[in-house]
Amino acid sequence: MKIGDAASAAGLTVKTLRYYANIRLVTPQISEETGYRNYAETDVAKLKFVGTARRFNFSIEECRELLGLYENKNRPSREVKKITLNKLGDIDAKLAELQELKQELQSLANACDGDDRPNCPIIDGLAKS
Amino acid sequence: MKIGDAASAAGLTVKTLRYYANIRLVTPQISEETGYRNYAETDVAKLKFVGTARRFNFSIEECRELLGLYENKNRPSREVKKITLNKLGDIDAKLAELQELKQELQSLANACDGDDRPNCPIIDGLAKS
DNA sequence: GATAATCCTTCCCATAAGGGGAGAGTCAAT
DNA sequence: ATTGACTCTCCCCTTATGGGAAGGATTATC
Repeated sequence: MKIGDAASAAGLTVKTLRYYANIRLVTPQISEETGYRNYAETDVAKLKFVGTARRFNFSIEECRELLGLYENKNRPSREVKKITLNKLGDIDAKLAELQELKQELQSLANACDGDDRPNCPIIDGLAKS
Repeated sequence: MKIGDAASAAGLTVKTLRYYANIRLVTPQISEETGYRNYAETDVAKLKFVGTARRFNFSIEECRELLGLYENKNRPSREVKKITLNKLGDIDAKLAELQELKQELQSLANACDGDDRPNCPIIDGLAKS
């Protein structure tokens, strides 16, 4: 399967597939005569796997690790769960940070009339040292 | 005030101040003889303002816009509020996305025993097309 | 006054995860 | 045979800095 078809099948872009090949994340075979990448079905499965993991906010390096576990049919599920719980921790931290940010910004916005007058608690709030 | 002192006063790094000067966000005077940047008190105030806005997830370009409003004492507060509400919308969208992500990932993690056995619903969940 | 430590400058490279586009080769259909 | 759709590599672009080298300035210490 050529790169364009593999990309559609995996729901990714051609650019992304080339990038993944360059960083040796998903490595298709290379045709001797044309130099075209040739994606096998197993490659496409890995691409889908990585695509899903990326959507879950796993980094490329985490995807590489997960892919190793995905390919190793004898790995203990403990290892996979550990990575996943770490990622959940990251997500929780990010959520907490954003929620706090939202509260503060919301307070500023609520205090601002948002009319023609120059008086603005938002600017004042950002400016207060 | 030299760049190091301005950086400490604003709670930013020297690198960041140089960057802001390069992109003309906060532009100190330049000493003729030494070439050293010279930060006035008003510059430090702007740096603090920008630092706070950055902590609120405003991008550099948004900071530039806010800084323009900050410096214009006659602007209507409506303009400031509009930018702020947009940013709040961004934060809400990000929160919703992260919360959905968390739910799905949590379901996968809950379904995984995390023991020595290879059976792993997380891997299966990421792999299912 | 000499010297050393600290500070300042510019310049270049690196990050994450690709996107955009140029220039050139290849393949399928008309 | 030619056109259009792919594909290849290569290089620059993004955000918002951080790291570090090479070289000049200032300040502290002896």
